[in-house]
Amino acid sequence: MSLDSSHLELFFRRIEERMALSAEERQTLAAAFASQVTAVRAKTDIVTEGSRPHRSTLLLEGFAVRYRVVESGKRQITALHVPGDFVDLHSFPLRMMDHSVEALTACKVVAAPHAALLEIVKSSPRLTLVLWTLTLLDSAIHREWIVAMGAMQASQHAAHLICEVYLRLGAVGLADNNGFALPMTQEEMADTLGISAVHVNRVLQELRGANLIRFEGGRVTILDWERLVERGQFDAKHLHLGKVHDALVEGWI
Amino acid sequence: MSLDSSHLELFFRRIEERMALSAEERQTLAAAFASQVTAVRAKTDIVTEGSRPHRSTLLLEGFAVRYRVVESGKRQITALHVPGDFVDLHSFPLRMMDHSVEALTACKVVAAPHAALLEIVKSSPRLTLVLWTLTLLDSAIHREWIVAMGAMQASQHAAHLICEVYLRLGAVGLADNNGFALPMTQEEMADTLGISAVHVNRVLQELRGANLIRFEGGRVTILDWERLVERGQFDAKHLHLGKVHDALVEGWI
DNA sequence: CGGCTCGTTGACAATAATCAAGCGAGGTGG
DNA sequence: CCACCTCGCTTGATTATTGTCAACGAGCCG
Repeated sequence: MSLDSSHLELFFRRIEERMALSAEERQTLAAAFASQVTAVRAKTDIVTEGSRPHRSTLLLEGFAVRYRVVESGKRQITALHVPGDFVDLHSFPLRMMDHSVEALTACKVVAAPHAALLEIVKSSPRLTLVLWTLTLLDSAIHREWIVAMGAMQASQHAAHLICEVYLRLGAVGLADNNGFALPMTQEEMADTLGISAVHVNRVLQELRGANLIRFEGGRVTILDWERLVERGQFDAKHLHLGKVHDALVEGWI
Repeated sequence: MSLDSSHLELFFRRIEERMALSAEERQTLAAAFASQVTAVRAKTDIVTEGSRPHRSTLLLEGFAVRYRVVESGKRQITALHVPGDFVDLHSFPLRMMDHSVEALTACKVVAAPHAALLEIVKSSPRLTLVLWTLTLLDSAIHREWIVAMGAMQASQHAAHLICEVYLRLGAVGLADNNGFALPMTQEEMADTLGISAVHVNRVLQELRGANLIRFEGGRVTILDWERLVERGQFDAKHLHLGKVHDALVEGWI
């Protein structure tokens, strides 16, 4: 399939949730992508640990995770990606992948050659800051996961994760008032939360029993957002949503 | 105290561990910093959650941590910073701090006004990539911490942390063959590892009992690096040390 | 000296992991 | 069409890891 502008709509929405883009800037960004949209089958790697990609991958459809497998065989998911996310933009400055990225579901992706990104860095300070910011948003979520893993118990952590994904999907228009699609098995959620699959099951039952959420058929239904936020001690600050903090429209660039 | 070039030596060393800098580039970077070196007392905040700093802080001397406190009163340290590190460079593109940074020990810092960093982004693609990379190295360490927290047990996690800090300090010349200064209480280490202080004590005894390390008087002595690495399942890949992967000297920019 | 922080230890409790088994839906081949 | 298989979810029993509480000692400093 070949790329048309509608494919990048979620990507632009994700950026413009925070920072305004001119028509010309949208055009410049769009031009950085290959014309070819690639389908990726579920449960296959998009990028592999140790590789040195010469392009970065934008997720157009589907869900992907970054992960690493440790000696014991346990796998830890370090990031969850939704449509509109660059799954490995950091490989542009960093060069080497220190982890793998896998398609959780069937995905559609499009590549941005690093050479094209480099042209953006050379020619547009504003877009450079936009791209840099995208990687820093991932970083902020990493930190929040560390907090959730280290200072919260499993049921809070699970609630926290659901709050996060709900808002992130909402920001690109992929959530509704009731909930959102989360095509993840309990085992995959276990690898995300850093707990066992059995315990995930119990924790979800706890959240369901408290009438906070329902999670069935790969879909999360939110029953009580207020209390879910409270349970997960969720503070959306780290998602940096909203234009309030938008440097680029505040006139300093 | 006023800044002289020797103050930035560790910073340059940290960069040049990965990417070559021309004399002119060193000069450009140096010019981005304020002339004033600031002393920060131990246990005081350098930057506060929720603030919108107009400058970023380079750590010249001492140790600092990024942290967040959750409702239960527990505090989770999300990053540990050593001399030569920018503790909040991400606040330049991101604007708002979603966590605080505290001086673990007495520190000396110097500020880089965001306006000056912006000039760099406008004028030097190479240095822009250098700065971007610095934030991505933090990000890579975040991911590694997530893996250690979620997929490893406490004693492995502790071993992993010690390996990491040893190599990071070594990269800027602040470690020796025997070990390094780690001016951290067991309680602070507990907040870092996401476990209780009592358990930190037991875990350290375990590592000491296995003759892997000694940790006393704010100093870690490494007794058996090989086995420590094995215990912590430590893979230095994520630190991206060494010039092998240096885009900037491989001629593509 | 007295008060403080930090490290240490033991007893006990809570949280989560592991092991094992069963169930139901969906897919596949005979 | 049905038997059978696999996968994901669920449950109970047991164990392991880690947390909490409480107390004490060493060292430091006013």
